[in-house]
Amino acid sequence: MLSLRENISKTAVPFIKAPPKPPSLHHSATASPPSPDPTTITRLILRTDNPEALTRNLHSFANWTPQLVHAVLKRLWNHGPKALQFFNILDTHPFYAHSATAFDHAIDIAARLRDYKALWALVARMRSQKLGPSPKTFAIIAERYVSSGKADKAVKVFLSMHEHGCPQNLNSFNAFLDVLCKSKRAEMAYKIFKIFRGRFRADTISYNIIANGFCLKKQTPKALEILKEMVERGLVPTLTTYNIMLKGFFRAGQIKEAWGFFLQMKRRKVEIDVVTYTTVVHGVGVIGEVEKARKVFGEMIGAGVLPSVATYNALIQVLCKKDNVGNAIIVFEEMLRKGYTPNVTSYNVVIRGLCHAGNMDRAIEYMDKMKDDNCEPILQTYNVVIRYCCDDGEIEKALEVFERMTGGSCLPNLDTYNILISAMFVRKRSDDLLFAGKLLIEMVDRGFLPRKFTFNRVLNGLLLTGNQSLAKEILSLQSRCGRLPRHFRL
DNA sequence: GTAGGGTTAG
Repeated sequence: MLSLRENISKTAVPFIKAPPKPPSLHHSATASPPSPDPTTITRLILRTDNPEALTRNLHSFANWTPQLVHAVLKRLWNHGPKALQFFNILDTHPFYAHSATAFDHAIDIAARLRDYKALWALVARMRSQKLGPSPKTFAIIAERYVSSGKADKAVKVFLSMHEHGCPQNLNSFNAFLDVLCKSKRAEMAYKIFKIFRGRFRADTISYNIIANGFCLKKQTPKALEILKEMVERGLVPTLTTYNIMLKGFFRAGQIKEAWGFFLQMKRRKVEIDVVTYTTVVHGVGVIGEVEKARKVFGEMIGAGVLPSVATYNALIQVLCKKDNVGNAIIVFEEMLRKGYTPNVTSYNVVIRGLCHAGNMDRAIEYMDKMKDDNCEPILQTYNVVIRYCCDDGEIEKALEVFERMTGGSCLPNLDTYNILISAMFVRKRSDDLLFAGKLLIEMVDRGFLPRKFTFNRVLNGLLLTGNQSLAKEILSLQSRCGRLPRHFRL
């Protein structure tokens, strides 16, 4: 009988061990029409290292649909190289042609891998097939440039949209401003806004986006200034405008202002809605005013505004953080009784609460229960549970949860790898460090770039435990990644 | 994917 550790090092790192024989998608002429599900296809792609074999296999399947392609790309989201390989193979399929959405996803993945050459090749190919690029495509590209610190490039790309055959209008202008604001570049967005607001005829939505951008940076006075300017230009604030400011005050810790603003909204007979109430329930709750949060929750029903799942989630989170998980679960159950269907966030909030209370086993129970409500654990779910297991020193339990992910429906991301690699240094066992090394190789293989710190830490660990050969492999990997400190020698 | 509420770390 293998120990769990041996078991894991054989199964959790499929790219290091010899891959198992791929299941075939071929069907004989007499068999019923093939209908492989996305998970089966994803596993096949992950296990087939030979590109020709994979191409043959994927081309032999004739029933591709945009939905199926989308589902597979989604599962391969955290394995960028494989996702692009899959996309390219299908792009040469004799009968199947990609949809615009598939191109957008492929472009997003290429951008995340910072493979800008591939990105622009995809844009050109998309255009040659008359599928775009659309404003949505450019929003994706701009967002990726901004989040990798190339905001100037994002601006250039936006300004050159029309050269790629994509119309520039108020919608795409607003979408672009929103990308900048969501990436905490409110000043830059405002500067560009001032230059082009005449040309694009900026509207209430443009102003709301900029005001929200400053609120995200906790600069509520600046946000109010923007809104004042909006009113002076004859545009009328909407309920969304008020909700943005309300949330902004809470976020900035200006509780008095927030509460005063809320009262004023009620007094002025603004038609406050479920978003307003959810903001207040969450806002007063997270500062520890649990009873006030409950009161507002009750008040909204009296005012004829029904709570949404998000409102319940806000209250549940508040109870987890500032009261206790038991009471949070009572509200969760009440939500069920009232006929609401909890969503992924509901579960994530409860699971996090249980983890925080040290109740790992119940947290994992809730993870299993998600299926009942037609949802599946997502990355955040896995990462929270794995992190808390590691913090509790329950390394084996963390690895068990990790192993579930490798099944194919939700691949680990950068955070997952960082959490696990750190955990491998808790016990300082030789096989733990070996596993850390294998995880490091796997994450690079999947398109994630580890920090220099991570490389050095794993290398030192391997050298101390005498794993020379793996250390050598990682060292050459590190130089290929451009993360090698000068004068570092084995 | 033209705007606002609910997840991750204090």
